[in-house]
Amino acid sequence: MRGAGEEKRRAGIPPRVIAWFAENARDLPWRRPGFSAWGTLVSEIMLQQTPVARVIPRLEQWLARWPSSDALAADSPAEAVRAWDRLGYPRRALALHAAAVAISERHGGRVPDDVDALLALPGIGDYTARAVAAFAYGQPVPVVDVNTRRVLARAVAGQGEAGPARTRVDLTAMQELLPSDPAEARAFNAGAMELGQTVCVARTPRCEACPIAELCAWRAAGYPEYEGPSAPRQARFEGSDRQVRGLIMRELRLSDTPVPADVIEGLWPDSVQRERALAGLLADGLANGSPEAGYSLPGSVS
DNA sequence: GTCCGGATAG
DNA sequence: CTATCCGGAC
Repeated sequence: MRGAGEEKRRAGIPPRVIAWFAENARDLPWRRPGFSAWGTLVSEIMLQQTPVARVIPRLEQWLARWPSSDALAADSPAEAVRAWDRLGYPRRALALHAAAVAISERHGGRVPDDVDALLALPGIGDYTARAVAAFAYGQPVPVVDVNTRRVLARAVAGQGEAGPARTRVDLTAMQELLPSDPAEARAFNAGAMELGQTVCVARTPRCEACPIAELCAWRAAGYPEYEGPSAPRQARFEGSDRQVRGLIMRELRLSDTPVPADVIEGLWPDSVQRERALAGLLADGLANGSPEAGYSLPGSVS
């Protein structure tokens, strides 16, 4: 059972985060007034597994070339993957192109404002669907990324880490704090993420700069060591299949004609790992071809 | 070397 | 629920 003091403490969190965000929000492209829903969708997909600083230049190039979903849908998946360049996880580029096609075909070229319609698009999951609904359309739906999860784990649950993601639990926790007013809900969604990115960071949180330090359950408990299950650790990149995939993709992006099999062979000495990576790219639809014909990006003209 | 970041297939 | 999927900054 929750005490009255506990309720009061929790109720203080959103207004303080909102006030802090009003003063401390970074000036980012997707926060510009009039930024399009399409731009929001593109930026959120780019931000899925890529830090802000690396996204910004690529986003601006992307939107200059494809200012609408119709524009992207009219171009080839190969060009989308090429323009993605080295942002990483190129399946996102393929999914974004497929989402643009779906938006054109099913939604008349307008990015949908409904969470379920957004979730039905390729490459859009729980985070991105709610981020677009909240930030592009002002809907008061909870948006939870890894930073928000850490803020809630500390301030509300009194734990030092968030542990493995539990989507339903996380969304419920955010929903319970979310103001009903759409403008406040938007600011709290964005502010909680920003707080987690810039102040309530994983390793060395700057509690002296935190607007909710006096309300934080973790701080009140004396910063207890986290006991629960940890989020899984990312495997090494060097020598990984991901590195080999990246090398092959780089070769395909740079070539206007099919890349011969012997060129692929020269990219990585371990044939078992190389073939596994290539098979994975073919299965993902990021590459087309055969040992005889060579390999190309999907939907290439050549 | 370590850190950062959500979607999806099985 | 778990494994897979990138690459640049520090």
